[in-house]
Amino acid sequence: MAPHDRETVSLSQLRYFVAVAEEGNVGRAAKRLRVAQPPISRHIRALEDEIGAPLFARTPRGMTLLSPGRIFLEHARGILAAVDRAVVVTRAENEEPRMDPSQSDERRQS
Amino acid sequence: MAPHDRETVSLSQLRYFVAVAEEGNVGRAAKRLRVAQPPISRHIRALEDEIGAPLFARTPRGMTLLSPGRIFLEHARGILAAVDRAVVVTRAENEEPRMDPSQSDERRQS
DNA sequence: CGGTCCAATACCGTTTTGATCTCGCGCTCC
DNA sequence: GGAGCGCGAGATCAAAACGGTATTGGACCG
Repeated sequence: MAPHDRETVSLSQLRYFVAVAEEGNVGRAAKRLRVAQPPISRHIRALEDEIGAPLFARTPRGMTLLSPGRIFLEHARGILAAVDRAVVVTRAENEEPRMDPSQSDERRQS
Repeated sequence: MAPHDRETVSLSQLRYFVAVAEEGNVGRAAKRLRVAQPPISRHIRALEDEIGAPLFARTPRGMTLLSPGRIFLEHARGILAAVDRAVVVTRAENEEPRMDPSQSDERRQS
């Protein structure tokens, strides 16, 4: 086996990334997400390290997406949407089971 | 604004969940993921709480997927795959940019 | 130049996470 | 039917991750 355990992208990193991409600057993204600015800066950098590609160009006016960043943005949005969808759909399945005859005696909850 | 901040599904929770679903029991999932058993039990329970639906039935032989769990499993796999894909594609874009004429002067890195 | 706006760094307290140990439960085999 | 096994869950502690405040340094504006 190989000693490569990396791959630590987290969902909050994706949320931070999307916010920064949309706001064009870290400070505003921070305000929007109601967190402080430094944690976001750190997560963006960590994300870039994990991916191995720069996502933003740091300009004196803020952050502008680079080409890899634009690609990643599409994916990030899709992933975050998929997570929300997964939760909603699963919750719905619990409240309104489709009655597969082969699996009928399942408990439901509040 | 409201002080209700929940909705914290994490990617590790998804990985744990998929492993347990596939192995049919927490112990083997733990071994496969190279972590201890209790953390996985906790994350599964946390996941069920966050979603608001039971995902497994606890039997004396292990964990068997309930109907919501089966639904969630499909989504979880898709999400994890999407994350991997996002990273790979973005990395590739960095190494081999597609030269959009409107955005050409971007730096690449190691 | 002095002030503003920006991201990045340093440092610290809190929260979260994982590992170890233990218990309770059901099944199985003598 | 009692001993042993395999399973998940709870409690407790140590380590790592995370966010917040304070501060720095650079670029632009007046």
